Amino acid sequence: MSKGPQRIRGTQDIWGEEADRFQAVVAAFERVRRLYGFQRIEMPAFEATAVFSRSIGETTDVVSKEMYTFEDRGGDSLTLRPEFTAGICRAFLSEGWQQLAPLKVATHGSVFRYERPQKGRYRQFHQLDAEILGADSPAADVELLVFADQLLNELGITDGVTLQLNTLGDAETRDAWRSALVAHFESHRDDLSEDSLARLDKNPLRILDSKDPRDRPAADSAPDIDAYLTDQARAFFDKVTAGLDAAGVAWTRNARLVRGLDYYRHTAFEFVTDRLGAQGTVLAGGRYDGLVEALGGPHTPAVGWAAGIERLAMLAGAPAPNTIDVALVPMGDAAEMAAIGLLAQLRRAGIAADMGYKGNMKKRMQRANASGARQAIILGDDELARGEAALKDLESGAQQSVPLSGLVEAVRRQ
RNA sequence: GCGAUCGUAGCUCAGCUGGUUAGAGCAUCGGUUUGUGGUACCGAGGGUCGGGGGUUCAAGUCCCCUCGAUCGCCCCA
Repeated sequence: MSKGPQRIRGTQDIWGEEADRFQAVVAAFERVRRLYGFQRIEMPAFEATAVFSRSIGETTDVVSKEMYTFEDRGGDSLTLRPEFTAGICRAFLSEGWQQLAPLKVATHGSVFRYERPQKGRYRQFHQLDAEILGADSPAADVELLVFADQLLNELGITDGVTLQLNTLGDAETRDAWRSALVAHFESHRDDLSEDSLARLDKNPLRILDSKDPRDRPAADSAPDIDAYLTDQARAFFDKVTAGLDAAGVAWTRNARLVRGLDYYRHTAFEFVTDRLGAQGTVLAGGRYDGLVEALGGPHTPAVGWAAGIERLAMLAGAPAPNTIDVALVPMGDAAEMAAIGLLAQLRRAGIAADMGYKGNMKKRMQRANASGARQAIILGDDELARGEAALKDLESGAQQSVPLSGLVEAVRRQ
């Protein structure tokens, strides 16, 4: 623990059962993503700093104090991605994906945020991400939400998880509502916490979901967005909720749910669990119709979500441990060489097989047992001379002689 | 960035109000069994008690600093 170089704060070495859980989450995502027709894309881990600062919002905490920004040797300002969405919109423009709209894409990998680490919160962490670009239909929002719901279901973590849904309206709605909120909170200035006084300047919507009890009276009496929704914005939200009902996805309206990043419009949602303490948000996203434009592109409506792999992995049950089918136990140099050939044959036939690099028979049998293999193939000079091997069932202890030529078949039959 | 708790072997932990060479279980390695594992028994390795400084005759134990983890806030997936 104290010897040698230390792991950097907020990073993690993932191995053993934890790695299996992590991999199981990614595998489920890849499986479900195909069912919904989302294309797999790979994105760079860093972008020009402006890609994030212009889209996420200069005043957000993510941009103003959480980004890993550095100057490269050519003097350009680069930033390790703190999320996927901005980079995907950049790619949408650089790669000419306008041609392909509406485009459904999915990716996963590391993202970086300079935050104080906690359980389920790291400086280098991993996200799943799904986006639909160039679609203004509420059906796109619905498809993404049904996708998310199925993913959580297949991971077996819907227990205690609820989908909270809200609308932030279109640009017109959001501006009007925002002004009303600012006016309301200005008149309650004296009742607000210090944190919320700061939010009043930077991000007044954020006061609505404040946890500080001092803020609750003013937040609870604040005007709902519903009164400010334009007919269009209201119709849009109604179609989203109707679509969820049609697909059989449970949701609850949370009129106090807002998003931290500036680019969100219309649909905003979070799948929240009560099992992860303060890190309760497990998958979240919404519609960001203004983002591509903010990057200098044409008006491009889009929706998406991201989910923290570490948080999903903590909630998901442990997957079945990785085991092999058969272990080889050779005795003597000649047998070992023959076993190397046999090992390759078994693996080429799709059978998970393993053989230790050294050890006497007892050691090798212990290893075979510990590996979880159901069978062992024992190969010594006697067997080799007869063109046979001993096939042992490690559970029952039963052992039989099998001709080498029929060994692959015999193993497969068990 | 703010507040709080914690930090003893690979893992889980014990170590009373400071007192001789820091312990246990599990795991690892070796042996009882030179071609047969899972059980049992015997044995071994592994710790600068997170790191640094201080108080004291004496510090794993008390004080300060530092690093890290955890919980809450902030923020967010």
